Amino acid sequence: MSAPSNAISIGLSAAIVAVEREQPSVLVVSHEGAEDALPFGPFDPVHHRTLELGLRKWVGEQTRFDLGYTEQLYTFGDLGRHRTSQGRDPGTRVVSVGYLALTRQVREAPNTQWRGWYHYFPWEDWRETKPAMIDDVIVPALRKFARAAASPDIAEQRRERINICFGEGWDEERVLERYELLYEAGLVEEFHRDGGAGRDNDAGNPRLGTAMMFDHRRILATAIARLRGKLKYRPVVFELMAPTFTLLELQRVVEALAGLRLHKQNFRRLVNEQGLVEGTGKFSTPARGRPAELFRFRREVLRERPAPGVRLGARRNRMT
Amino acid sequence: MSAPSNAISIGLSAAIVAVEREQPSVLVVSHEGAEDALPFGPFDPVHHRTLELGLRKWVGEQTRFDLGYTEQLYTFGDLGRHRTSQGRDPGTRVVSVGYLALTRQVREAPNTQWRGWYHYFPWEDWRETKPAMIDDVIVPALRKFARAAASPDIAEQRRERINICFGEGWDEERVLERYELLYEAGLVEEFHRDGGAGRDNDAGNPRLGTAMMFDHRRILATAIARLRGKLKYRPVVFELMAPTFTLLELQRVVEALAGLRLHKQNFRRLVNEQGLVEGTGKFSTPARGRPAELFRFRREVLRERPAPGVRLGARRNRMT
DNA sequence: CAGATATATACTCGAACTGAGTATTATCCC
DNA sequence: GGGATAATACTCAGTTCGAGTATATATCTG
Repeated sequence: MSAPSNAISIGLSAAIVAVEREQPSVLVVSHEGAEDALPFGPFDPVHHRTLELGLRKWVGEQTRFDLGYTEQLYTFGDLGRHRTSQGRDPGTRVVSVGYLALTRQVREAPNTQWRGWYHYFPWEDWRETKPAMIDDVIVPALRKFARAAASPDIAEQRRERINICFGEGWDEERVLERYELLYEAGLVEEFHRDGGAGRDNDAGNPRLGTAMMFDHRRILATAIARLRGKLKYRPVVFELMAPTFTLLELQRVVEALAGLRLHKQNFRRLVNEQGLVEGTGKFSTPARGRPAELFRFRREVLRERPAPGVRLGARRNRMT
Repeated sequence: MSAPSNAISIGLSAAIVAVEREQPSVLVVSHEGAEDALPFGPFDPVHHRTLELGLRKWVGEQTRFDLGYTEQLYTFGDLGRHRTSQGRDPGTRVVSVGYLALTRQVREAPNTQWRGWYHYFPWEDWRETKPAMIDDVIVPALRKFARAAASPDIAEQRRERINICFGEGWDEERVLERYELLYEAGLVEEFHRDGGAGRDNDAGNPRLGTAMMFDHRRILATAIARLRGKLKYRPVVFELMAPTFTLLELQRVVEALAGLRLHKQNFRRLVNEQGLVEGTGKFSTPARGRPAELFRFRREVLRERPAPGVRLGARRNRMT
């Protein structure tokens, strides 16, 4: 065991998000035998004037990508959560600053690929139905985790968290909260890899979703949560859209991100009345059905309304 | 000039907030001749398991304060924004992680004092009237800043930002955006101290509000913005209230934080119907007027409603 | 070309929420 | 008891929201 060092390194990671064929996707770097990773690199205080500039440089080198919209998410510094399937923590302590970036391009560079984010969070996609794994696997395993608590007090707290995260009334924004609960309960691979076994959860647990390197899945969870929240009060979806689009295409992208179905008629009423889009007079040429008008984003709303966004309306599964 | 070092230090700073006699206040550390500072200290990777634990330790030592509710705000790493009125940047690059903490205690330790946050942001308090300095000083100075732009394009962008920040329709959450605009325009002391003079803004500008050490006023701006936003969808105000309180006391605290006046009858309807509070059956004994019932926070709402918070209703100045 | 199918778009309706106000009640002070 | 002050109850109209019906315009099938 090496002596603890007091050196610090700052890791910059980006969850770069695009939506392709109704799948919200992240750009991951994959090497043979290793877990998927977000594009990342260390912050270099000599050459990087700001954290964000450092991030842009790293991402550019690793993925030949020119970041557009970016937003800082969170800074994680937890000891022991910066490992890989290969081995231990690096000698110096890594503090990890996560970013969210949005893009419409889906080019791939060597060693990078786009992957649907629901690979990593299969329980977060409620567009078709409530994912069966929640009732079949997650809730029972979490209940077991609650029962295994050291005291009745802690057990009760755990039950409360389970209820908030997976109980009645799905709050699509609690992505990070849910991931952290699953982590603590030993239901994701990272927990065991990080050396968490042997607390009050055994090794026979299911491992949900696809694991990622370091704390990258935690960063991705933060990214999804932030994006799902921001959607409702800032017009960020349009960063993910082509210059013109039909209202249904827009709706599908919002639904993909939120992991929910929306009421079609109300959705168009909303975006229209909020002045988020304007018609172009041109029309799509669909394989079937009536052609839809092509719309574009009205940049002016940023000036007009205080907090324009795509408020999520209903949450039905079948639309008429 | 010393050679640039590639060492990094992580600074942890906390904006600790309480509300005392209708003034939202922050705990600042002040030494003779130096600017006010937030409690802060470097992150020690050997002894601190997480960033937040490091923060708690520093704050505890400097202010004898035991932090309750805390929340990470943002991580700043900009070169040149970590200076004091005394001198230059330290040799190693400082990356600054800001936190927000809420408390009801207003004890003071040696060298610390509570100070109303509107000392630092006098343009943010609209409770009585729109602060006169906005029309008298800020907007004219910002217009001058826009005119001084190097190109018509940049001038237009600046005018747009001015309009969003200080124009029609006050959005009380844009605290950071406004501070950053004033910084760039050279209207706060920190800009000049950080060496920003000589761009396209002269030294004859007014210096608005009280300056703080390093980037602490920026962190405080972030804290206010976050708190004003969070207020509306999470019951965080109650961290700042005594165990029991009248509805008017609660309203005054919300108003103090938001910097706005609210409609009294609607405010009580809101908190009641949202199930945020419950009556205790006891009553206040006011100097004048009818006694008010004392209420307490209903912790259960956290389980019941998905996003309970004190939505800000109206924005009138006179109440009936 | 008729009818089925698929999609876009317009419109309706009631419930809930919001902003703004009036009315009534309880207490203190003189 | 009357005025001042504040708490609390209630009203009302405008808006938003969820949900649904109706109609228009395409393609496909035969």
